[in-house]
Parts: sequence; structure tokens; C-alpha cells
Amino acid sequence: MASNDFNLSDFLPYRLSVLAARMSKELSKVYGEPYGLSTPEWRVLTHVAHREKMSVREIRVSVSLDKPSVSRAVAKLEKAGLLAKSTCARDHRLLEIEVTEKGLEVFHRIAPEALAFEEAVLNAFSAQEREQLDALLTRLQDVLDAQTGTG
Amino acid sequence: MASNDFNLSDFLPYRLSVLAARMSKELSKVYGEPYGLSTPEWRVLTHVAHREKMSVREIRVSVSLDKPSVSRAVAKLEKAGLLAKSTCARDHRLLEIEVTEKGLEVFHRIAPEALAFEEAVLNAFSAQEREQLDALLTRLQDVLDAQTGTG
DNA sequence: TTAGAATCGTTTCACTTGCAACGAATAGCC
DNA sequence: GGCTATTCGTTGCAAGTGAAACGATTCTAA
Repeated sequence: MASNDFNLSDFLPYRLSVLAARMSKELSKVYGEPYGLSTPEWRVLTHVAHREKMSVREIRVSVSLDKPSVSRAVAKLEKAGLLAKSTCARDHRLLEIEVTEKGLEVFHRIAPEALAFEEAVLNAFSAQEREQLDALLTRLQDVLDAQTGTG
Repeated sequence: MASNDFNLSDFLPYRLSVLAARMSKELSKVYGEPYGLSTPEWRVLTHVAHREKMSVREIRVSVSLDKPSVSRAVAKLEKAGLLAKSTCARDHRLLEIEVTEKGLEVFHRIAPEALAFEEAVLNAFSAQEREQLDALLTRLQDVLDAQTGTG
């Protein structure tokens, strides 16, 4: 029976899950304890750091989090003074969320460390292998998009 | 300033995290609603399905979950009659956990679907690309092991 | 205009998680 | 042998998560 061959450690969804969890945990040492940021907060800050005003909805799709997570992350970041909220004049349902100077400052302290972490991991790979990895991950993403609907 | 280049959607930890989350969510449709299994339960059942008696500790390292998660998963699977717990005669601290006939039956219904899901994803890749993907993921795992200590 | 549908962000609530504390059992050491 | 340290699995608890409900606002269409 074929399912007797089933080996969790070779199973792609499991491997990806374990890998992603470990990497996220390592990375969180950069922004977590030192700056008191959670993963959603780090993602939101990172995205908002592009300096454009944006709504919760725009952030949500860009950082792959659900509405409540973004809402809470924004609330905490605002409380910490890292971003500013105001209601959009043209549409009072929308928020205009914008990074503050303090937020940018924090971001510019974290980002290089985050990139250094990524670089430390990718150091084990040649330029060609990096391209392969990039391409394969993109393809995986595309396959899932095609199967699921781009949700 | 280099950190202005920071783009979350190109950032490896983020990409892996999003990819793994989506794939896990898709996969969970196979074992989740139909069989009432959570992800920890699915992993534990899968590992125990090898038919060997094993302790919580052994399961834990094999399925990348922490102690409480395995303990709770085992408790629920036992309640559902999919595995059996007994205390080890040689060491009363240890449990001997073993899959039941019913557990095997459920496993043999789920596993082919899980493999089919994996296959459907990997269908987009050539044999060579699959090997590349396998090798790259293994290397990533190794790099993290080396940096972290094999946890 | 003006009702009804849709969208936005927040909040509620039930559920899951993971760390730490715990009791039970064994191993190590004097 | 007895005392301490360690390991095992469970449980308590606080924090995080996501689906659904909610009020507020805007859009649609008559």
C-alpha cells in the first residue's frame, strides 16, 4: 500500500512549515525582544516604512495578515509612536496610516539586521543557487495561486 | 541608506512563511474538516502510523512540535480511538504510544490524498527542478541547524 | 432623496499556543 | 540505601489568532 511509504520528513508542506517556522523564530530575535515588536507589527512597520499613506486594507494584502491582526498591530504601533493614524478626508471609512520619524528610525535600525540575517542564511548558496531558489519559490507561489484563486 | 531597499515581498523569511502558511492551509482541507484532525494531530498520527511503539518525546522530535502540543494531540487521538497509550514497563515515566487499527485505517484514507495534494503542486516542476527544490530546502535546513544548534 | 447593499476598521469570543510550573518516576552520587 | 538532580508527560495560564458580528460610512439604484 502506497501510503505506507508516507514519510513526514520528506513531505513538502511539512518541510516548508518547519523551515519557515525556524527561520521566523530566528529572525524574530532581531525585532522581538530588542524592540518589543511582534511579527505582525514588524511586517506592518516594514510595509508602512515606504512612507506612503495607506489604509488597513492596503497593508493587509501586502503583508499577508488578516484584518484583525493588522488592526491590532497598527494600534500598538501607534501607541508606541511608530506610526500615525488619521481618517481619510475623502472617505471616512478609511484610515490614512503613515510612519512617523520615530518609526522610520526604528525601522532603519532593524532592517539592516534583518537583511544581515537573510544574507547569513543565503551565504551558503552560490549566485546561481539563489536564483534557483528564488525561481522555485515564485513558482510554488504561482501554483498555489492557480489552485486556490489568488486570495 | 540600504534599508530603504527593504522589500518585504522579496524577503526570504517572509516568502517562506507565506508559502508555508498557504500550503498548510490547503493541505488541512484534506485532514481537517473531513476527519476532525488538527495539524498537530495529523502529524502525530502520521508518525505513529509506522506501527512502532514510541514515547511522546520521540514523537516530539520527529514532528517538530513542543511537548504540550504532542501531549494534547495524543490525548485527543486516543479519545478518538486512533491510537493507544500505555505506560512503559521498563520506565514508568515513559508512554508507549501505538496506532490502533482504526487509526491505521484513517491514516490510509488520508495519506493518499495528502500525497496527491503534494503531487498536484509538484506537477508544475520537472524532475530536475524537484531535485533542486529538495536540495535547496535541505541546505536551508542545514544552514539553520548550523547557526542555531540542531535544536 | 432615500432605502438597501457593500465596504471599512474594530471588537468580541472561542480556540489554539507555548512557556513555565508541577507531580511522578528514574538516575546519579555520596 | 537515601538524597539530590534529571527526565517524563500533563496542566495552568497568559498571550496570540481568526471567524463572525458590529457600528460607521459610502455606494447603488430607484
